[in-house]
Formats: sequence, C-alpha cells, structure tokens
Amino acid sequence: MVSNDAVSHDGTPAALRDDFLLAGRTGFLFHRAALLLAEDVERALLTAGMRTRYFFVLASLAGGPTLSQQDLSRLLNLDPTTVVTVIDEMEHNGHVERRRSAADRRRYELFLTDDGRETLAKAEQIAFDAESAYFSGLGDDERTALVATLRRVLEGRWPASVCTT
Amino acid sequence: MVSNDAVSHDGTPAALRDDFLLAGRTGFLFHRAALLLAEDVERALLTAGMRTRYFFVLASLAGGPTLSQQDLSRLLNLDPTTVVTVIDEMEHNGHVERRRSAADRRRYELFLTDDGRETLAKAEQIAFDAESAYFSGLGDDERTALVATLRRVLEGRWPASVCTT
DNA sequence: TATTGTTATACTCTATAACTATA
DNA sequence: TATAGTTATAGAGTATAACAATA
Repeated sequence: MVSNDAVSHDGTPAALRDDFLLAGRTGFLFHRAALLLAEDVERALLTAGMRTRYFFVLASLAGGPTLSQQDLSRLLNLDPTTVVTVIDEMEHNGHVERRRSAADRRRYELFLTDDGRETLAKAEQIAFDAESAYFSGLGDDERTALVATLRRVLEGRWPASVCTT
Repeated sequence: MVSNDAVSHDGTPAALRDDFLLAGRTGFLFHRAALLLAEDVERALLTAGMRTRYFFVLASLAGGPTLSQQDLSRLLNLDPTTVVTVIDEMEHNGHVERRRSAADRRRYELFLTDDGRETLAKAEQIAFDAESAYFSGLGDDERTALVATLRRVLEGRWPASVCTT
C-alpha cells in the first residue's frame, strides 16, 4: 500500500526536503508559525469563553492614554464597524464603559470597569500559559532574540496610523 | 487641539510605553509582524493577479512527492472543499493537471504544467522581493537566527497531519 | 466501513455605503 | 468639509452535510 502522506520514497518528510520550496521561505515559516500560535492562544482563551480580539481590546484599554473607538480601530487594524460590535459586547458584559469626550463630543472615551480588569487578568494568565507552552522549545536567549527581531521588523510600521509622531 | 492619536501626554507612542500591555506580549508582536508580512506578500502578488494561497499551492506541487488534493489540504491547512476550488481554478488556467492515480482510483495526482512552473517562477521572484524588503531592517545573522528559531518552533507541528513519520 | 473528491448550503467575518451628530 | 460613531446590507471566505465512486 502506498502511503498517502506527503513523504518521498526515501522516507524524508516532504517539508524537510530541499526541493520543497515553501520550507525554505522565511515568509512561509513565519506565516505558519504565527498561525499556530494564534490558534493555540485562541483555543486557550475559548476555554474561558473569550476570543483573542476581545482580549486584545481589553489589554489595549488597560493602560496608557485613553482611547476612542477610532483609536482602537487604527491600533488593532480593526474595521470601525467591528469595533462597534466588540465594544457593544464588552459594554453589555460590564467590562467597558463609553463616556462622551468633553473635548470632542463626537468621540467616546473607553474605560475598563473593575470587572473588565479582572477578566483581563484572567485572560492574560491564560494567554501567558499558552505562549509559554508554545515557546517551550526555545531557550531564554533565543526567545529574547526573537522579541528583539520582531520589534525591529515592526519599527515604524506599528502601530501604523496611530503612532504618527 | 487635543491629538486624536494614541499618544500619551508626554508624547510617547502608546505602543512603546511599558504600560501598554500588548507591546510586551511576544505573541502579539509575532501575530502583528506575521500579518504585516502576509499583507505585503499578498499585495505584491496581486500586482501579478495572484493570491498567496495560489502561490503556496504552486510551490507545494513544484517538488518532492506527488500530492493529492487531500495531501494539499493537510499540508497547507486548507479545507478539502477549498482545495477543490483552487485546483479547479488552476486547471482552468492551465497551471495544473489532475491525473487519476493508478494505485488508488479515488485520488487525483496533481501535476504542474510548464505554464504552471513559469508562473511559479514569476511569483517566487515577487514574493522574494517582498520578503527582502520586509526583512531589510535585519542583518544576515539576525535573519538566519530568525529562520532557525522558526524551524525550532515548528518542529513536530508542521506539516501537522502530513509528516507522521 | 472508511476515504477521495464533489456539490450545495449555511454561517461567519469583513467590507461598503449611507446616515447623524459634531467639529 | 471632514470626522466619530452607527446601522443596514452585500460580499468574501469558510465550515457542514450529504452524496458518488472507490478502497
């Protein structure tokens, strides 16, 4: 019986053979590795009934300057209409409050509630654990180097339209 | 006039402040960096009328063992129904041929045509250029280290259901 | 009984356009 | 005239279920 796996006749997995083009593409490896991590984190957060995007918004509102929905949209690359949906849900859950900006009455200023902060803390723990497991194959030095590399690649590109200074 | 950017009062971009939680998450940086690269490559390929997925399939079929649609599905994490659509399109474009497997008449063996190989070569050049621009901020050593790190992280996880040996 | 490929269908997610209120 | 937020709608993308042919 011929194997139906993508394995060549000498038993070498296709992905590791030099003639498998994608395996040699930095971009493809990057793409795949990030997708696996995103899936791991999403799966972990789902056990607590939370989605990754929800977590990202919670974390964005937790510190630093006060953000509006448009700020969030630019910061997290979310469509403004998507932000409305997420904030609606978060407000309904009692995690976020909309307050009209006194300086510009078109805008809402978004604030985490105490419940929102508690929920964020739980989600952070879950995400932290998932990431730790994901990166468990790396040494501390290697992970530190990875973070430095990622920061350098992102330099000047994120947050894209937010960080204009 | 108060700035509507996510910039704090001292002018430090929110993303770079210590109190902006997401900026400290390896997973978030990873997620964002990979998304930007994927967008760059997609945008570049679109100038030649090609999508990233199409390119991935071309590259998967270019070398190594002969693949069936199910193999592709597992290798690239594509739904089998999605593979049907992509291969239909590729066959229509004259880039791929379906040939019934003699050993298992349920399966198709997928082969690139000469046209498919030419198209792949062009797409590879485009993707290569886009990746080079994306990684231009990194030194050779840093990029080599990144690839090594990515490979280690992917070890045993990709290709997931394909590489079972 | 399980698997490959296929179609039809439903569902989710995102993007588009139009509207209001404010600037 | 432009921007923040909102709604309704359309579109793309994906997943689900059922089917025929083959193992």
